[in-house]
Amino acid sequence: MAVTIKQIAQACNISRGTVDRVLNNRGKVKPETEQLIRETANRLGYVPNPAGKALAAQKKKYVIGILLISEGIRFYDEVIAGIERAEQEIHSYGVGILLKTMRGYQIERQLELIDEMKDQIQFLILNPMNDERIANKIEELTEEGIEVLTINTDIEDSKRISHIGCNYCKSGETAAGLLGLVTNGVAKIGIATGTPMLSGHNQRISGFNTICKDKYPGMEIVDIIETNDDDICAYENTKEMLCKHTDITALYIVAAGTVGVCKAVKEAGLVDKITIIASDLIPETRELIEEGIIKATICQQPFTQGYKAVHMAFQYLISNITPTKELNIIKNEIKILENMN
Amino acid sequence: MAVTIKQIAQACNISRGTVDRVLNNRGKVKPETEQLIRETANRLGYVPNPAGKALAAQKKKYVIGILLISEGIRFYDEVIAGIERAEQEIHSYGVGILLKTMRGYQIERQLELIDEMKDQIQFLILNPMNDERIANKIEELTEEGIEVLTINTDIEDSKRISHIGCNYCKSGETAAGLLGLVTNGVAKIGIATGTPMLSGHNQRISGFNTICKDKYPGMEIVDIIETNDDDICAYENTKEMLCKHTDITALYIVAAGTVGVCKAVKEAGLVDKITIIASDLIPETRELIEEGIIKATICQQPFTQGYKAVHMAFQYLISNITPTKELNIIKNEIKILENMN
DNA sequence: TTGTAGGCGTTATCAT
DNA sequence: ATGATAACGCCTACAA
Repeated sequence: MAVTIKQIAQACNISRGTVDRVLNNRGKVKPETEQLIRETANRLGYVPNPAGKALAAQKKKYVIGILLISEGIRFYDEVIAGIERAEQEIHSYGVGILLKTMRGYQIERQLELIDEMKDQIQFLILNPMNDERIANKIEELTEEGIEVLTINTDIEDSKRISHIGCNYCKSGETAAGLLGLVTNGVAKIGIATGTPMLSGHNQRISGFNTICKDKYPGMEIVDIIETNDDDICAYENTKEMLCKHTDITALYIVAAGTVGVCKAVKEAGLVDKITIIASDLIPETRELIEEGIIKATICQQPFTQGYKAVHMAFQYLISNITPTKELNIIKNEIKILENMN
Repeated sequence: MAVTIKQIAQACNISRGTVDRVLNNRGKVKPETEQLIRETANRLGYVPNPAGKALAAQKKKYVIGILLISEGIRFYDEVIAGIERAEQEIHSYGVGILLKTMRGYQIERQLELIDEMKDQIQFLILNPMNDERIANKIEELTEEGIEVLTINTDIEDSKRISHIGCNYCKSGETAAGLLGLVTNGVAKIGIATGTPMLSGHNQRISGFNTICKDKYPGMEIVDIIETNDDDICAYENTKEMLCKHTDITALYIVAAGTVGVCKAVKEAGLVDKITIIASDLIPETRELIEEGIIKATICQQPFTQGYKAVHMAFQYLISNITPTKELNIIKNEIKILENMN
């Protein structure tokens, strides 16, 4: 049987209340008592019992705050689905969710929304912009006892307790590796990225480029355009690129704008001549794969990202299990028509 | 706040004990009282609180039994890793694991092992042989209140509460779809299956064949050999096949024996001429992918199978959440060198 | 600074 | 057949 607070209390000849005060850092304990208690707790190998904790938490509900830059981005639909599924599971343990979303990349807005939720939550799952002010805010929250878990995008040098998301560099490497297999290592490639301002997009291109250089010297990147994650912009720029580089035989779509890119390819009558590899899987991408226009897409398990993030926050709050970084790197999945679902 | 047993008791003007007896089918309740309680429970939307349940369960520990036909099969290492990870998470809720493994496919042995664990467990995760006697045993357990969840292999017409595993047919389809992309739909294919006695192997071939026929008429299956999941046997038979069919340009390895198949290809000096697609990812397969001999492998997330199975059993025991079939079909993953990690 | 006591929701036991 | 009560482990008032 696992060690309980009661047993520690008995072993120290002291009351349960005091043990609780020490173990939960509530202060108001004599230093020597504190030390005694900590020692015996360690010695006996005390691990808090989540069931007991959850039961007691029913009165003062725990709330996990979540802030996503998701509005207008279809990719996040699945992330949110994962969050909702996890919410169902933890609901009956007296742990709730407070989800806020925002549109676009304004630092001020993100700071504002964090402050709005701050005093209602015990944990924050944050899809952060990579900015020092955000990093500072994370530190501030941490000091107030609210741990922060970054999701999808990370700020490496911040005080966040952990990060959950894919390895964008490997995502690009996977795209290139697959394209190498499909084209037998020979291709003139156009890349459609979202924006150079998002490091995830850049990392994908960088990984893609590495594999081209090192493994498939016959694969050459002839042009890179930006879509600004927008289909109209993607369409215009792809069209122009295809005019300028009539030798293109493959396209790598790094971010959103997939529909626009494919529209340009269709109009140019190049569907059969160009191998298209995309990123992520929204319903539109699914259709394009079914039509045979896109051959494959590299996904980052958005549902799992949302589910696991909430699950980890729950574990932290209820079981005092601190997330280990290594387990949270979501694998990049290759999806083709046959294994889409 | 959620509805509790106490509230139902108050609403019915009756004691908590009686409500518990009804809700947990312990008998010894007057029919009319029972009906009253059931009605109000439904009316109020009673959902048992897992934290309370878990806490009360600490006295009489729950045990989840697991029986795998895993000895000598490397694939199951990852399944067991997933089981162990889930075990850690549920350990502190007072739920334990009893894992037994066996080697080879003797029905009698499986029945024997089930009987051995029967009276120590409240739930069974079973990797079953597809036999009527096993199906009968599952029914027997179910009637005694021990629910059974099949893992990796299913017995469709049995009383198991649910199944977790991949869709083997789609696994084969995915292999064919990928091979179609890589070979541009033109290939003479040799298939190395394990044994026609395992339906999973047959389903993979069937799915593979479907895609060849329907989507890539230029892909022709020229021969099928058996490996008996054994590398030596695989080597011999592959060697013979490659002699007999010198026009082979691709191999699909359906089951174990991967190392043997590849050895034969290497010795025949055909590494550069034959595109090999395998199934599952054991360390040896990983090495062969790193060497560039195998181009891709179709995986079925063994870790997730183990983890989820235990998680579902736990949910069932503690939260009364009955697993829904749909959520448990593990997706087939395409792994190439770049996304293996 | 420390101790006590009651309650979170469920289950088991003992008495009625 | 039913009721009352005491656990399970933790937290939080309030009392000392």
